[in-house]
Order: sequence, then C-alpha cells, then structure tokens
Amino acid sequence: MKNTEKKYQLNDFIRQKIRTDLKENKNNGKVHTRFPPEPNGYLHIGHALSIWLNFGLAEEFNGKCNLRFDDTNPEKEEVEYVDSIKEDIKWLGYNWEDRLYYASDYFEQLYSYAVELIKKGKAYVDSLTADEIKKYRGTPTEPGKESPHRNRTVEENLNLFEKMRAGEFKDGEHILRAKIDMSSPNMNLRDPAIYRIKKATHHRTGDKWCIYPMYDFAHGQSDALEGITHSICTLEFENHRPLYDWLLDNLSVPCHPQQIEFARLNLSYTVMSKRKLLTLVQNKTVSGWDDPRMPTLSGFRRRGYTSEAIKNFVEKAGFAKRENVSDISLLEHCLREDLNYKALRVMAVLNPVKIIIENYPENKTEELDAINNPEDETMGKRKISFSREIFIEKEDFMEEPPKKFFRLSPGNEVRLRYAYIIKCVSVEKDKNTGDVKVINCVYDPETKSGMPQSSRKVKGTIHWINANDCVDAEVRLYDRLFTIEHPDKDKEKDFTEFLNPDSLIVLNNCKVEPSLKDSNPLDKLQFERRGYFCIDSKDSNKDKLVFNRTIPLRDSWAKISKQ
RNA sequence: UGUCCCGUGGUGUAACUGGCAACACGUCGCACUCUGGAUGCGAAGAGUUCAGGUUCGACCCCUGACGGGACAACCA
Repeated sequence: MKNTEKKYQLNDFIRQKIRTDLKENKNNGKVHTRFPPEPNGYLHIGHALSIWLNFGLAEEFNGKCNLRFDDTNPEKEEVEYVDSIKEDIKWLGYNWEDRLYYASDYFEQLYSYAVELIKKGKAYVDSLTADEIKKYRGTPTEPGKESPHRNRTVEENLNLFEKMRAGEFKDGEHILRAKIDMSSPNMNLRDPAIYRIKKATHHRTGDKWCIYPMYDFAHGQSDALEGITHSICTLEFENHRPLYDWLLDNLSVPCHPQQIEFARLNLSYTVMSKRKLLTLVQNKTVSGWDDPRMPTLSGFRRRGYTSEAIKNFVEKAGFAKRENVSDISLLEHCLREDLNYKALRVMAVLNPVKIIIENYPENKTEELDAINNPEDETMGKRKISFSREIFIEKEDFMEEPPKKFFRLSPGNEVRLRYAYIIKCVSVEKDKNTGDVKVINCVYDPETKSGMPQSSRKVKGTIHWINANDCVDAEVRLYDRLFTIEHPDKDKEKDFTEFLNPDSLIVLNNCKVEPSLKDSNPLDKLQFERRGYFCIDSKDSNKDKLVFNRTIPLRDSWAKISKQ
C-alpha cells in the first residue's frame, strides 16, 4: 500500500518563519500567499516547487493562495501562456478557486500610486535616453550621478506623467523614476525606473494603456492589494527587497507583505531557464514546449509523468538558500515509485523476433491469466492469448550467452511469463546478414503457469506476445536531453553543444497487446520488463498507436553486462 | 575594489537554534522473486571551506580569510 501520510513535519526556513509569525500573531494569524507567473513561457519543474510551496503553505496553515499573472510587459506575454499555466497548475492538483488575478487588473490603482509618489516628491519624470540613464547609473563599485531632470517640480512631473499616459510621447522619450539615492551601494535603489512608455497591445487591456509599470512597481503593490502576508520568490530578487520595502513604506497601501527568497530548483542533465527552453522550441530541437523531453510540466505530462511524482520530488528535494542542482535520479525514483503502484502491466515487444514452438498444435489458441498489477490486487486480472507463433525481444536471445545471462539461448530453457517453459532447439538466420530470423523452440506442456508442475525452476522469465493477434505500434524511447550533468555551467560553450543526439529513438515495428487500442493518454502502463509507457496525446490514433516511454525500469542486467 | 546572499558525504536536505552529524537519492553487496522490476537486509561514503576566538562543549555564536552566486534591462 502506498503511504501518503507524512511521518514528519516539514520545518524548512520558510515554515519556521511562518510559525514564528503565527506565534506572534502577526497579520492577525493569517497566511496568504500567491503564485505570480509571468505569462511569457510554459511552466517548468522549477515552477512546480514554487507552486507546491505557495499553495501547499496556504493549505497547511489554513490560508489562501492566489494565482496572479504578472503581466506588465505586453511585448512578451500571450494568452497561450496564460492558458497553459492554468492547465498545469490544475494538473498538479491545486485550486485558486475565485482568486485568479492579473497585475493588469491593478493598472489604474498602480497609476494612482505613482501619482501619490510624485505628489510626495518621491518620483520624477526623467527625459534622459535609456543610454544616458545607463551611464548615469554608475557601476556596482562606483556611485551614479543624478539626472538633470531629478529636481523637476511636482506640478511639472504630474503634468508630464499625465501626458505620458495620454500617449503624447514616443516610446522611451520619458520615464518615471523613483527618487531614492543615486549613490546607493544597491543598484536597485539608484532611482529605479517604475513606469515606462510602451505602445504595445496588451493581451488583456488591449490598447487602453501606453504606459506600463515595471516589475518592481507592480509586484509589491499587487501583493499589498491582495493582502498577501508572505511573498515568496527566488533568490534573484533578494537585492530588490529594499526597493520592495521602500515602495510599500512610501505608499498608502493596505498592508506590508514580507518578501522571502529561496533558491530555485535546478535539475541535472537539463536546463531550466525559460530563455533556453524557448531557444530549444524555436530551433526545433524539440517539437514544442510540451515535447516529452522538455522539463516543462506539459512535457512531463505528455511523457507520462504523474503530478504526484513531481510533487513528491519537490518535497523530497527540499529547498534552501544555497545554489543547488538536484539529481535527476531522485525525480526518476519518485516517478517509478508512483508508477509501480499505478501502472497496468501489459506485454509489449519492442524489437521483435519470431519464435515457433514446434510441438505446439498449429491451430490452437489458449487464453492465459495475467495479473494486471502485482502491487495492487484490486486491479484484477486479464486474459492474454497464446499460440504456436509468438514474438520475443531480440535481446532476450543470444546464440553465445555470457555468464549470468538468464534468458533464451540454444539448448537452454526459459519461462514465458504466464505461459510455459520453452527450450530453444534451433535458429534460422538470414544468409546474407546473419540476423536471427526465427527461433525454433519446444515447450513443456506440464509447465503452464498455475499448474502443479509449473514450479520447476528456470533461471529466467521473459515476456512475449502472441503473433496472431498482436497490434503494431510505434514506440518513442526518450532519454536525457543533455549528455552532461550541468549543460549550462560552461561559460565558454553554448548549452546546445551538449544535446544528447539519442534523446529520442523511434521504434516502428513494435508489437503490443490488442487491448491497448483502447488505451488513452492518461493511462499509466508498464510494458513488463521494459518500462513505463503511455499513449502519446498528440500523435497516437486508432490506426496508428504511438507510445512514449515515460521511463525504463531499473535495469540491473545492464549493469552486470557492462562489467 | 561596493552591497547583499550562500559554503555540511557523489547529489539534495536536516541536526530540538550550543550537546553522539541524520534522512533520502545514488553507489556496492546479500536474500527473495514467474518482471534481472518490486521488496527485505546490510555496507561504504562528510567530521561540517580554512584560521583564530568565546564555551565544560561549536555545523550552530563572534572575528578574519578563502571560495561560490546575485546586482550596472525602459525584462520578470
């Protein structure tokens, strides 16, 4: 039975912080989080950590978690991304109920906050070019200098800002900046830009606005407007926290949420940045954001991963504030653990070679009992058919077997799973290529599974499929997308240089049980002795079955045979 | 020659906030098995970046080095 109960209480630094806040009755004992994606790409497994954290924390502490799209840059954002993000969160099993928000919902309010800042003399319209502003900003080690427009009067600023909104200027002609400190050692405090002119059509507000708030000006205020108590984000915003706090302190906002940063999740043998994933999509290295090799949630879903496996993984991987690269084998372990309990066992032969059982009657067909899942009796049994001609895997036969090879070889016996013990008597080969065409065997009628004599021991058991009624299928074998653990660590070489040329191998001559014609993409299957598979949600149909290999079974023979 | 953050087995996360460095993945054995799967049992692997200090006692507190990361978009 699967143990879903937690044996221990999670006590990471964020939970510790929340427990302390609760004890001190901060925020009136409330916990309210939010997951704030920018709709400029698909969600990946790193986001799963953030989602699990924000929604999970809310559940755990009887609070709420909002979904809020951080859509302040119309040039990069699209509804396609909004839709995919919603679908992925639902798939993970989280529910934002009626709390679906967009930063763009707050544009009017944010505009008044900007006006408030101007009126307090804490923001000004700058008319320097982007280039000039950059030069004035200084460097991390040298202070910046003040813009000549820094001391415009409140009236002048108000007037200019109104005209910015009214569309009277071109992109980049003016910009609204917070007036903080041009010599601050924190670059984010050197009069950061807070509103820019951008005559672009927004996916939700259309052409209503031609000025848009910057992230720093939108995020904290949106948090405050929603009554967020703990605003959890990744480490790269750590240096922004003083600005986050400064804005909240200087504006008449309803509350002051606390920003808490954690280190993002990375995975070995893959890349996680949206920019790099976009490159793979645009270069057609992969078939799309949901290519089964992508670390995106939609990719994992199409590949056959379960959301439980992913959530288990992010929990087990944990998080802290140090840079990290989680081992992909932990994810794979969580996946196999979940699939082992859920997957329907079936037989499928990926690289078929024919066996003719010489002493089995020509026109006979038997129905044999097969167990659907040895880990879960409630999944029951099914019938599989057996006859004189069957297929087995090519690799389950060797003419000259090495030591410890427990499968079929000339003169040797092997058990056919759920059927009989057979012995190889001869081999027919192609004269030109030397390939094995047909393996001739004899069977022992006394050894049918379940019969008294069947307990006779043989070294190995192999899977097979009845040649009479099996169904052809295409099977796609996926492997890691990159050949090295840290494909984006090398600063000299581009990450695409480390792409694994064998990350996808297509097998066209596979034979599967006929019942699989009725399988659907969400069904979890185990092809016995091969791995976990699922129907491809895009390319499979009744006339042509296409399966994705989710992950192979652990293979200790592969390790032995390498030695 | 700045500010901020971070240094614990191969990997990731812990260590009741000062008391025997633990758990998981991985690795390696053994047992069991009609999936070379699963399962069960066991082993190896860090003395906590370094140097001082405080203390009966330091992964934990202090100081200083060293190492890694983030910050100079009108991106988020």
